[in-house]
Amino acid sequence: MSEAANRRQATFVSAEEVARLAGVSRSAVSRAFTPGASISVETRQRVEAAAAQLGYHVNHLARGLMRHESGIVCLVVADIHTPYLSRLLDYLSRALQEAGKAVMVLNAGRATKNVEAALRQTLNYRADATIVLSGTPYRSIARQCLESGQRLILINRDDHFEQTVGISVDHAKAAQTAAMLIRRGGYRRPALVSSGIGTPSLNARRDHFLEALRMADLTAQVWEGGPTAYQSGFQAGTELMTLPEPPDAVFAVTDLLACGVMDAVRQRFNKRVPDDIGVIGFDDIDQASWSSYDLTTFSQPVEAITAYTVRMVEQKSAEIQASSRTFEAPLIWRSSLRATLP
Amino acid sequence: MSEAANRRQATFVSAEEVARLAGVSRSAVSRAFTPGASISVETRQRVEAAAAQLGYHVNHLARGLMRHESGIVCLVVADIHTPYLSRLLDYLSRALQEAGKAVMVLNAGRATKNVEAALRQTLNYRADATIVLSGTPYRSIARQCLESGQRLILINRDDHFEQTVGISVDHAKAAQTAAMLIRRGGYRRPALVSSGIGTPSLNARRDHFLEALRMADLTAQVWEGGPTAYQSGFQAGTELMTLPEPPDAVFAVTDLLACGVMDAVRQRFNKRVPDDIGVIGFDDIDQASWSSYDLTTFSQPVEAITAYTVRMVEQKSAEIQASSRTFEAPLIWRSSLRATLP
DNA sequence: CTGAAAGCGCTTACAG
DNA sequence: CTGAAAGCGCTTACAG
Repeated sequence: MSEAANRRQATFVSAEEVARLAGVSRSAVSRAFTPGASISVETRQRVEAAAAQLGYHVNHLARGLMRHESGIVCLVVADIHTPYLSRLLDYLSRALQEAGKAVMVLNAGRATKNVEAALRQTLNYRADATIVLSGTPYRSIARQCLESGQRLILINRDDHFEQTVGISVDHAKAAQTAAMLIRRGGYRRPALVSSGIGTPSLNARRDHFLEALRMADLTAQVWEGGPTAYQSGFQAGTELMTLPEPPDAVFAVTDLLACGVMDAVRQRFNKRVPDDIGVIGFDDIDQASWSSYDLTTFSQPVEAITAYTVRMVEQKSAEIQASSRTFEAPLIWRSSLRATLP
Repeated sequence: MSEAANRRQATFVSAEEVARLAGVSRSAVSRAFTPGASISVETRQRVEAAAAQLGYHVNHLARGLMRHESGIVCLVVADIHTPYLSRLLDYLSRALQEAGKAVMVLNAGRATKNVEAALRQTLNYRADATIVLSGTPYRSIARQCLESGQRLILINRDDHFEQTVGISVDHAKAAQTAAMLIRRGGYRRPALVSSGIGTPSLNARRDHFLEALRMADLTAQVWEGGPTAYQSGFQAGTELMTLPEPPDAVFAVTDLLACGVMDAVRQRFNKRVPDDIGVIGFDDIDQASWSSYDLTTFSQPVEAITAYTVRMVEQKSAEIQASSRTFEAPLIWRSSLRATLP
């Protein structure tokens, strides 16, 4: 730290000061920090030395203003503490950083109103792209994002906007597989457990599951309620088991729900999994592989989603166009479901 | 959307254009969006109408440049997908937003090198404050943050920097309580389980636990290894139980480790908790209350930490000074530990 | 209460 | 390769 820096106290040093110390123009300083700019090795080194001495850091606010590119990517998300979303957030934020972006997180909740406020902030900071993981934006504000040249990427939202990139998971196929596996395991009285939230993803899993069962002349008991959490699953398990005809297999639309179901069924009703009752989940959260659960489930294609998202963020704004891409959620076979007839 | 907005395509509207449409000066537009600025109700309304019509959003990049306050708060964090950190991130991001801040997440890992890159970005975006949840910053870069007038808040880092706000948890008290409870439950052969990561927090819990035991003339077996995860706990449980003198009580420095220990001990060695072996954890993650575990543990004071952090972020830069604050982690009594002698 | 003007810290044609 | 100048989109004294 130079004397000068110490005297300045609580202030950032500017390119101007660096230029003075290095004995060059402001332009030269700028070029020294712009990859590919035409500058001689010698002046670049002089600038770098002066910058290091003064503790100079390019002001990205000003740079963004000139370049019309802030370098910021916004993530609109709710329920960050949830296993699946926190994993997605982890992957996404790391990958975006590696691509040179700064990631801003907007903890928005699902309420459309909050999502709108989040998108507004996205516009305020001139984000290069915004990625919506939860909630559904108003059409009007979404359009403003697009018209401002912002890339808009919706993950598992199932709403279609023009010029928007949609990324989703093949819920239909997974749900059909779940139905098939339950039949193949010789289970006779399937049930579906979901939360009362009804996001597009959860509803798709439910509907395709019930439909697949119907094709095989089976009907399922449906339990829906509460938030998408362990406790709801526990309650579901408890209530289903006290029915006159309790189910012998459960497709829980989320692993968190599945864990709750398993615990209720085993601990309160002394049933064995998978013999008395089979359970299958969705997400493949860490806990699904814990030996207390060892849950058969479908794995969220987090890596594929992340890689594709980064590609979309990096595309030139001229190339922006509506697209939608679906990734498969592969089955993870574990022990919570009987494989064949008993 | 006005015709004009449609024609502009992929460009943000500026205060200039709003001023023209509203028939006022640029200054008036600025005042309309500055709480407390002196402006008549009438012109404010005219401006607001014009802004809405054009889809205007104040450019926070430019505003930050003038105000010398970006409104951005950075969170430097690793292992976002982990239950405790994702919860802290959830609380912190929400509270900071409610305080009017934009939160930037820097997924840094623990490596000092990465932390340095993260802090550099923090400076690039002229963040008002940066909060370090993981890893330890170099002194030099930390000083640059402070000298630039940035507030620097370290949570559970235990390193002391001048002018830095330190927030930590009373690990000593919790660890002593753990030792005391194990003795009171009549356990004779305690063990300590930790990861091989050795963060200041984990080490503090370990050292104070061992120290408290030593005061009571007890020694503990120590198992340390792997990342701070379920699998490490499972391995610890497995290896400890195959010892010639296996422990009858375990203080796992983290709930994730504790869950792993419990599963290994019960499923692979058919031991009962808490009768054959008592387990106590730390963090009170969601899974600790799941009925498969029902883990006695200490609750991370996430709300208190969050509230205090926001207060520190909001303090005037003139008031910045070193401080450190410790919050207690209250015991959550559940069933994984015997309460009294058998 | 209001507008003209200066300035925040950068980048980028434009000449040389 | 280099510098002087214009300009990005705002805010804030300064007069009126």
